Amino acid sequence: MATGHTDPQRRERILDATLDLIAEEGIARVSHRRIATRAGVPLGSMTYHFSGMHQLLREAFGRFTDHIVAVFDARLGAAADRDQARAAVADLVHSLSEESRRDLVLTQELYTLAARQPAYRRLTHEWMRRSRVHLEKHFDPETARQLDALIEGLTLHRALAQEPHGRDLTVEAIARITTTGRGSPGTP
Amino acid sequence: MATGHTDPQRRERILDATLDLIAEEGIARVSHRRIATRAGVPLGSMTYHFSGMHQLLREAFGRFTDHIVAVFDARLGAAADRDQARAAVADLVHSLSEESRRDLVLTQELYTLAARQPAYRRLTHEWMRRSRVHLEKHFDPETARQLDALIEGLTLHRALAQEPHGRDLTVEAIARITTTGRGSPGTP
DNA sequence: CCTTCGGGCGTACGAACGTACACTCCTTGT
DNA sequence: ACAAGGAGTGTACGTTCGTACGCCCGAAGG
Repeated sequence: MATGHTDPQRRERILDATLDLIAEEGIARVSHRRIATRAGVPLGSMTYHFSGMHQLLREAFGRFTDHIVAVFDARLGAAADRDQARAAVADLVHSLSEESRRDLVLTQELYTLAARQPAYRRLTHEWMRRSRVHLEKHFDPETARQLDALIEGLTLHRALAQEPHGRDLTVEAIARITTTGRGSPGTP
Repeated sequence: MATGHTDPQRRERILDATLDLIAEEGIARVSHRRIATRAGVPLGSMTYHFSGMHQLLREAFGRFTDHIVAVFDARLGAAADRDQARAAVADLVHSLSEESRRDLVLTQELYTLAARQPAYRRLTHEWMRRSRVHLEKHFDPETARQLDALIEGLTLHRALAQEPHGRDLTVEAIARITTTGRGSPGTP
């Protein structure tokens, strides 16, 4: 009895369009209608696929963190030793702050929501946890935590600064944070 | 010719109410009507005092950066030597990330706008410039820049983390960034 | 072939929005 | 005492919003 002609891509397209719209115009200018137009779906699809604006946003940002965590995994997971990890971190900072404006903007929008609503904070927790797991393969837990925060700060300041700092400053900062003086644990 | 009965506090109250509303509900839920209600002024006052929503927001965030820069000035300006500066930085990180939720949220909202619109980026430039001026009284320019970024990252991660890190971790990170090994410039 | 049925859509409704602008009323100059 | 003019406001207009829901139509079962 008519179980057939469903279009599973529809839902995905709506979520992608939502993120694109947020990235370009900001959460304040997001609406069902605008998303529908951008995704090329009828307005009715909005309430059909999602129970409301809130659920739609949460799911869209869930997708986004999946993507960004995958980026972290790819970059940091490939590092074989401590020096490669340091280089990977520097790459991460510079690619986030100059190449992909979209990811940067979406990250900020997510942090803004997370600063106010615990539901979104859960997404950032998972993100932080995952990146710490990677960093802890090469550095002790305390250092990993400090380095994680440093990545955040360097990326943001580089993206917003009038004259963004060069790669050498990024590398130097990473070196300082990861050089404990009293040595550090070996790679597991 | 009736130059008299103007109420200069009205304008200020509107700006304050705007920031309060943004902090509590987010930019997406800000409207002339809601601000007017919160400030206890008639709707007509909105378009009388401000030419539009955009001008109002820009002015409100201008006020906010004035406030936050004053906080930085007070904390960092009081530091007499390098060690006091380090302690002041640690205080700053912890007070922003736990005491004043309002400032944290507003900062995020501003960064989100700045990431997309140059008009708001000008406000963040001035903020960064001022804090660097203070830091450069105690550290060389490169270190000041790294430290500034570190403050940002530590504050944000501490505010969003499931289990916020302790003060000792903050202090340790600051020490690592500000300990160059090869000494550093004397206080001017 | 015809009936049935549910995935998916067009449309309509009430609420809220930004903004303009005619108006009121108080202060001030004469 | 009166005229005048500008500060400040109430209201109305056109638009856009989120959401609900009755309807359509193609596929599956008989």
